[in-house]
Amino acid sequence: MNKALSPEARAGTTHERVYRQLRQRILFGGFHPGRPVTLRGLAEELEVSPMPVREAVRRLIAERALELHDNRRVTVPAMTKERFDEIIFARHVLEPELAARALPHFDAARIASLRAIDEDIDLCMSRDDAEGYMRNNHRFHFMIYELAEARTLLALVASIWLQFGPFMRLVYGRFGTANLQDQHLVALDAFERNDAAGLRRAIAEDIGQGMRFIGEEALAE
Amino acid sequence: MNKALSPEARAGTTHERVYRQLRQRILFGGFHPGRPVTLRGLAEELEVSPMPVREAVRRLIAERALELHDNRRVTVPAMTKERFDEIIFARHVLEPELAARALPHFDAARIASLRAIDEDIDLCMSRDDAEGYMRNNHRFHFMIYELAEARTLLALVASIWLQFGPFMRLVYGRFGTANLQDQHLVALDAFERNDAAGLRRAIAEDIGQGMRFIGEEALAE
DNA sequence: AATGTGTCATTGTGATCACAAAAACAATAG
DNA sequence: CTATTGTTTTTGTGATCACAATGACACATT
Repeated sequence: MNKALSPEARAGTTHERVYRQLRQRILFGGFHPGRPVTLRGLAEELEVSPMPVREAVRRLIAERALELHDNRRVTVPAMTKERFDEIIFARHVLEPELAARALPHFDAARIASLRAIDEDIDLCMSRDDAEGYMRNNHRFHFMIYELAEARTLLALVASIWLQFGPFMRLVYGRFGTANLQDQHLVALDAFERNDAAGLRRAIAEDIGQGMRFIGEEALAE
Repeated sequence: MNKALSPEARAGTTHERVYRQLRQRILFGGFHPGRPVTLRGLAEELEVSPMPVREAVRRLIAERALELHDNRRVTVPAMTKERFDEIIFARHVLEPELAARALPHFDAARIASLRAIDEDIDLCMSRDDAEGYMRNNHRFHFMIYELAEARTLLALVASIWLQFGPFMRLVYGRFGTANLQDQHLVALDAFERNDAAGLRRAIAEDIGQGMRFIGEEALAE
């Protein structure tokens, strides 16, 4: 099918390209939780052979972004209250730490671009653009976390985000994003004051508010 | 090669069986950090075709137990001081929580079998049996953590253990296990007193002591 | 109409082949 | 003996095929 991609330079291997595409779709709501995902179906859709899809899907299963059932069927896992509580806990203990570790690497320019992302977030919120909100929110958080220079912790957090991505999308699609509050401004202040403790609190508060909203709306126990 | 394993009952798929074997070897020191791991080599060694090995290795790479270099070569990652610090942090914030969540599910019988494991640990320590010590230490911790009924957090911790396993083995092989202290007795006490806060402290202390010993011996900065 | 049953299509798994890149090795020049 | 070049082998990647198991679907029976 795709033969002569020698001149196509360095896009890495095929399965890694497929992995990135699937990852985006999972993070920003391209898949519907519970609906089965088939190797041959994805292969046809992405115009590659089943082989690289197989490896990409296997990797996403290991990262708990997809779930392999006993039926050997692969789906985006459904969210439960228990799982959601675990995710909130993990976020609370890991993400403020990453932010604090990133703080020394921020200068005025980086704070400015962070602020620019936050303005995009506000725009998307006011327009009820759920996917845009999620993309920019992800950019905001991971621009910070990647600067922490902590690859092991970053991998844990990345896996967590993959797990609540599809669920968030569902919630925002149903209830809208217009009545979300922007908790990032407090964090931006902390960056400018070089205040590690304040930054920790701000990130924790951002997580708490966002997740509480989602949990209350969609996971009534 | 392996054809008629239909009567071999339910060992699951081949790649999962391979995965478990490789996982054990990684956890308890069957691989040497830095040395390359080849698909065909493992396939021949485990007497399966390269295909299931490929999937198992891909999964272990996703769990960060193995590392895929730009050369496309796969190795057990080497430990660095930075990585080790991240691992200690993650263990400190995740494992005491798992233990506390497991506490309500412990009755006298389970505490007794936990104590039995601890006695095995002491035995291995006095004999300088590094692999036995690691196997039983793993059993001790994960008997607790699995009872927490927190699959998401458990997966994070399991990934962490896969990452420092080979390194621990190296250290114990070089410096012995005889002068380790048994920190598990305090935890067992907390179990019997149903003392969640005390259990948290005991697990944290166990992590701190063990890891500090390793870090000081092998990762002099 | 509801339920059971047999048929057929689809799916994941494993095996094997082809190929290009990388590594290991051998031979040569300094 | 050291460094470098050329050759050979090994390796990961992707494609394709075979197969058993699962799911979907139409049909018959009550």
